[in-house]
Parts: sequence; C-alpha cells; structure tokens
Amino acid sequence: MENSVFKALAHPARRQVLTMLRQGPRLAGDLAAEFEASWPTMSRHLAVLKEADLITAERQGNQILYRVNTSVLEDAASALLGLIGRDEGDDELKDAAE
Amino acid sequence: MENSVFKALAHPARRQVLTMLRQGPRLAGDLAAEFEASWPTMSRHLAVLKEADLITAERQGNQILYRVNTSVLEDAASALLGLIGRDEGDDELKDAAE
DNA sequence: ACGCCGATTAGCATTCTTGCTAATTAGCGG
DNA sequence: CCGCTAATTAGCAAGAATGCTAATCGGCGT
Repeated sequence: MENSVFKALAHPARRQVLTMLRQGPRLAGDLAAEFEASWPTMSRHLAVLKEADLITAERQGNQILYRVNTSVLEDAASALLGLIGRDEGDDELKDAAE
Repeated sequence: MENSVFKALAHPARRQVLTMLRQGPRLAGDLAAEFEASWPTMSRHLAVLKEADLITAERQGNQILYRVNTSVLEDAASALLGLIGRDEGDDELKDAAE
C-alpha cells in the first residue's frame, strides 16, 4: 500500500499533477491540457494516482473532477521524515522485498 | 535530480535499506545479509540510492560503509509537504514530463 | 435514437527495472 | 605474487512502466 504511493510519486508527470491539484480540484481534461503527453496517457497517470489513493475522482455530469488526498500525502511525507530521526521505533516503512 | 530521488524511493528494498541506515552507518555486506535477494542485486539497489544521493559510500579498507544522506531525505519530505499546503509559491516539485 | 464531447480502456511497441549467475575489481595478508 | 574476502560490474532474461493510436463507454442535448 505504501509501495504504490511511492511508485506513483516516481513519475514527474504525476508529481506535476499533484502540484496542480494543490490549489484545488481540477477537471481531468483541464489537467490533461497542460501536458504534452496524449490525453489517454494522462488518463493513465491519473489512474495510477487514484490507485495509490493520492487523488480521488468525482463525476460532474459529463466530466470528472479530481482532487488531492492530502492525508495520504501526509503519510508519505511523515514516512520519509521517520527515516531521518534516530530510533523512533514506529513507522517502519518496510513492506517486503520482491 | 528530484526525480532520481523519488524513483529510488519507489522500491521497497531500497526504502528498507534506508530504514536500516536510520540508526547509523552499515557495511554493504552487513546490509546485503539481511535481504533474501542476492548480493549483487543488493549492490545495485545501493548504487541506485547512491545515484540519487540518498546514501554515501566510504571505503573502510576491505569493505564499504554506507550512510544515509539526511538532507536529501529532508528535501524529499518537504517537497511532499509542499504539495499539501495551499499556494506556497516555491518548491514547485516539477521537473518536466517525458 | 443519434451525435457529440469528455474520459477511459484495449492493444501494441519500446524502453526501463529487476534479479539472477558469472566474471571482475579492490584491498589485505602471507 | 597468490589466495582470500568484500563488493561491484557484465550480460542476460523476465516483467513492469510508458506512451501512442484506435476503440469504447458515459452522460448530455436534440
């Protein structure tokens, strides 16, 4: 679960999407329009972010509104910070090698 | 540059390595011994982390000592946190789509 | 029902990642 | 120099990620 979050964050375009959503929700097409990549490509990036629960989708009639899931982002950030502090026991951030 | 950091964080084994390094530096073999993966495989994971500047390597005679680069981890964490706060202008976390 | 627009899903090719074994480099000790 | 241990690099195969175009789905208006 944690894994899918970091994997989702691994792609620049997806981080860029999150940046765009920072100031509020946006329509899918609105987001897609800002990238050079094709629309279907962006659609898949959004799907990856949704899969990782970093964003949520809501239908607005014809179109789809995306918004950031702040708490998941917070969890990821604190997981990273947990990697810094010495010996804080919890938040181990380990999810098995493959 | 930011990109390689998040890519490096995308693999569970590599995050696990960082977790292990939390309490202090460790020898390469010492780290490798804790994983099921083969030694060369771990060596490459370490190379990826080093490439992202998340860890540093230092030769100790026959062996190699790895330690976390805390500041890069901090930067990554604050980049994520920057994605949350509304409208903070800087730290945009964008590094071009592909 | 039809056409249209917004968006996703299917299918495919290309490239990147991962992980293995085998070969190589680096340093130490006799 | 030779042998030994520590670790990395080479080379390969399998699988995942990315990006495209074409096809499809969903909802709205006529």
